[in-house]
Amino acid sequence: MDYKTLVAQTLAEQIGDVLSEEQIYQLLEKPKSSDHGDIAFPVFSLAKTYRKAPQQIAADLGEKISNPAFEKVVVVGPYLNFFLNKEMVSDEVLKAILKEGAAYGNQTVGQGRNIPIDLSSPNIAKPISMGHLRSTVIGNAIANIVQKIGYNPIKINHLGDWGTQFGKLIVAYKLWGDEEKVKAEPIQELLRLYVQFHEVAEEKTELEDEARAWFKKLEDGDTEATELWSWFREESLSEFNHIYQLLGIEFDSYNGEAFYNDKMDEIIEIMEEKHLLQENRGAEIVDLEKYNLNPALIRKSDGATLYITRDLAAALYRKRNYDFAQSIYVVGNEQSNHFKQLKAVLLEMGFDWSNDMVHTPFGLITQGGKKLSTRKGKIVLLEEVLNEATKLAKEQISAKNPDLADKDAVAKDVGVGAVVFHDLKNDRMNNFDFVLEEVVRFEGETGPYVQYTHARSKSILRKAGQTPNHAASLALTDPYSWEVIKVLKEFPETVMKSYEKLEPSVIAKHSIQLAQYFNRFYANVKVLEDHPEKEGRIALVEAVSTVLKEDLRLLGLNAPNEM
RNA sequence: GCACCCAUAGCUCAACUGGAUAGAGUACUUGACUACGAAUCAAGCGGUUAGAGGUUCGACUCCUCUUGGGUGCACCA
Repeated sequence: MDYKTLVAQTLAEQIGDVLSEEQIYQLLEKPKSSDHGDIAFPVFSLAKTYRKAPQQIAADLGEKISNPAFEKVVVVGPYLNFFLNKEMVSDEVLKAILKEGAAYGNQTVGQGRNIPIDLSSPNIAKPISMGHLRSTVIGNAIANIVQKIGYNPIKINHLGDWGTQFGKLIVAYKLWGDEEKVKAEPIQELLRLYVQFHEVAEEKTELEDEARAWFKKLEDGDTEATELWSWFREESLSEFNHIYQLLGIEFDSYNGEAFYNDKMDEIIEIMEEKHLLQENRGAEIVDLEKYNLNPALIRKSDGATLYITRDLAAALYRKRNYDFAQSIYVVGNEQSNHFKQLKAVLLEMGFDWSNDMVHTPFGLITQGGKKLSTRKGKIVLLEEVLNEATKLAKEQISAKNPDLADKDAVAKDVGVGAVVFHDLKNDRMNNFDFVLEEVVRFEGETGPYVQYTHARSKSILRKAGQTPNHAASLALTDPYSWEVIKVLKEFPETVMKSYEKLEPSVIAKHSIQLAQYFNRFYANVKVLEDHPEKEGRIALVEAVSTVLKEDLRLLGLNAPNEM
């Protein structure tokens, strides 16, 4: 039962002549303080019609309303505060969660339609940095959320395995490279070559031209170039998989930029048919003046293609292959112009599904306030961060729970969980400065805090030695339970909200709030002692453990039973 | 110069999309383990929501301007 609807209905019986039920529903709000009840109706919008003071209107209205679902209705100034019937609501919410289990909050609005999600997308021959972590974990969480409401997510790792950078790498490798070194430590060595290239190219600018020439050879199928390319790619991928394993993330496709190499001719043909291409300084562009955007550079003066050309081919391929309801790109905010151009060009080409493409941007990770740059070798390696976090988690376990079985697995769940949760708990647009001690924190509003709370709930359930009786009354009346019940009840709408905003932090905030209220309950209510509401209390613990675990799962974190 | 993002407690962030006394965490001070797990809980401290106007019953939220920070701006991705 949706109590907000019930309140709207009840109010509509009284003031339906002025406001429709839907309008009333929109005005209803959740009070900031629970002293003000569970659902509030501010009456200001009635003041003009009734030509009375809001306070008076609220007072008159308050007298006329009564319903067994409301414990009481209290008038405070211009507000009508509804207090829900705790017994009724708690019994209902707990039974629903016990019955549905992890499926609690599932929706069917997606109707099984496809949503490809472009995420992670690291560049071959470069290490995965903290910057890629954002795209990876945000994209993964969005995939889980989208799935929860009934869509079919398709996680695409759009590898950066093509482009002028390979020309640079080939030039650098031929000048200074060593096969043995690359085999021993592929990413480190390739990165060293890449950085060295940029250092030397500062002086010897002709290297840039050489790099462009080599990329052109690669695009034209030159044997030597292709062999080096595929070797670099292979070595890099096996190292990436290491990290994805740590994060517990799998992809449905690794079709990167190279995959679209033979699919760009069609794009250019369509643009020629529509007379979209213009020549400018030897290059071919699409003018986007009417969108108030810079022109899109489709083909360079040497005939080689660019990023956007491949993205156009990829967009079309995804539409044909997946017939998507939406196509989501989890890519940094600094590329927002690129996606505006991409969508504009597709519109110009006559593809109205361009409007279903969504760029989901996120803020920048800096260090010491400065942007991290691969070219200058200034990066924070994700694997090192994850390993460090796991090490610290293990120390914590050894100190607090030395008898725990399977310490290494739990340390990984908790350490990696801390890093992932830290990345997801705030609005994705926020920038953050990387400080290791901040990222691997275990106390306060952190992943480990939520995991710990979950482990505590499991511990009670083990000691209770009984599963809640679904038939019994699960009514609870104390204020500590009530706060927990309300957050449990909000879970389905929280999932919807996080989808509408494509914002995993909404889920993260829910998990923190649930953990906080549960810990307060824990400190004040003894679940296992004899009490008329014991059955309901055990049910509440079970429901909390179910929903916390589901919150964490959506974010991509494991919830160990002990830690 | 043009475009986009951002500005809230010392620090990191919330605020139901225009509503009540702007809330959490952290740091600091203090209290609670013979107790269902102290990675916890409780209390205290901490605010001219960057600044100035405007819109209205009502603004952290919407509009304009100013200041300060970030990111882009065609042959990288």
